[in-house]
Amino acid sequence: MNWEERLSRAGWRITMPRRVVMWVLQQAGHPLSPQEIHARGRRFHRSLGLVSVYRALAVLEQVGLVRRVHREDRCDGYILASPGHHHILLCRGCGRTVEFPGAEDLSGLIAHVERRTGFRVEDHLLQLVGLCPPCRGSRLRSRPSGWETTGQEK
Amino acid sequence: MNWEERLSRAGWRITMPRRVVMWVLQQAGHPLSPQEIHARGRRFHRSLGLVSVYRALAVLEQVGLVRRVHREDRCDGYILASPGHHHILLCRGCGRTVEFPGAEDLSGLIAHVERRTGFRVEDHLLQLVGLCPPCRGSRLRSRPSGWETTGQEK
DNA sequence: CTCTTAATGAAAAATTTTTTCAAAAAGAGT
DNA sequence: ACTCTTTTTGAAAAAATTTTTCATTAAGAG
Ligand SMILES: [Mn+2]
Ligand SMILES: [Mn+2]
Ligand SMILES: [Zn+2]
Ligand SMILES: [Zn+2]
Repeated sequence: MNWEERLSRAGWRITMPRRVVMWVLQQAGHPLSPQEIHARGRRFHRSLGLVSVYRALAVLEQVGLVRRVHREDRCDGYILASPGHHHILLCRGCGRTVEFPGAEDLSGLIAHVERRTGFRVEDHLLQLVGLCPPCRGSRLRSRPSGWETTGQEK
Repeated sequence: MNWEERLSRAGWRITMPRRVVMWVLQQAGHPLSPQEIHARGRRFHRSLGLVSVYRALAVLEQVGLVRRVHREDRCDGYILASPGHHHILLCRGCGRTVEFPGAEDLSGLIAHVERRTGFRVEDHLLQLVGLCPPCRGSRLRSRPSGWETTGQEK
């Protein structure tokens, strides 16, 4: 099921601004701010308004098609979201973003924390930051399925 | 070693705005935005400027005395930071925040991700969200949506 | 093709954060 | 305590970001 179908089934209309935002994020492969999305999007849709980018991002995020990226300085970056629960791995060299699953890898830690604090843990935010192979000076390796990459550009 | 000594050793001066920010965060026990810190801080330091709160937070965070909290909606909350590497556990009911160590609990996951992506992981952002014991008991009394900075006080 | 309603874009408003700069005050050295 | 140098402050202005408003457009069901 493609994103348009997902959007549609969730009760939203397929509109030009939403198409453009998805298209731009697809091309980029790394987090873009609303302003950046707007700038790039206008190349394809001249009259695109920044407001519509904000609104499109809100909808797309709610439907799970887009994910917000939290960084030390800014938290206004968005990337395309793979379906399902994933975490983000970010290269601090080139900005490339990789998503990976693995909620189960946290279950031990979560159980431990629940035991010691009495809290009931319901959700989590996990992001890893590091250097991708090219940025380390190493050569690229193949990526196993389940580990979709959002690609590199520029 | 107390926070004033730590600030001092890092080459910063102990000033009223910095004292006030530390004092306010200590009292609060849950994340406060710069505006909130400013409002509360003025009770003790009439002429405190919002600008100084921003500047104090920047310095205190850099020295590791204060930590920024990322949330779904806003990422401008600050809490006092325990010395060393900790993670944050946040109650989505009352806003109470607990810090916990445990970098070692992530080492397995990180090693796994490094192996499969070729990335070298250097840092991470981990936050857990859930319900604290008191809030688990009063689960049925749901709060009106739009509740501000989770607060036990008020 | 028609019709209803969601969605858009321009503009304005509201918020948040940063910059500027003269004045104040921290703290080191008398 | 007093002096001196440098950091820090607070007000104001500027910049940047996000939200609201509202008339107009267009998505998509029928
Ligand atoms: Mn997870
Ligand atoms: Mn950690
Ligand atoms: Zn954030
Ligand atoms: Zn890289």
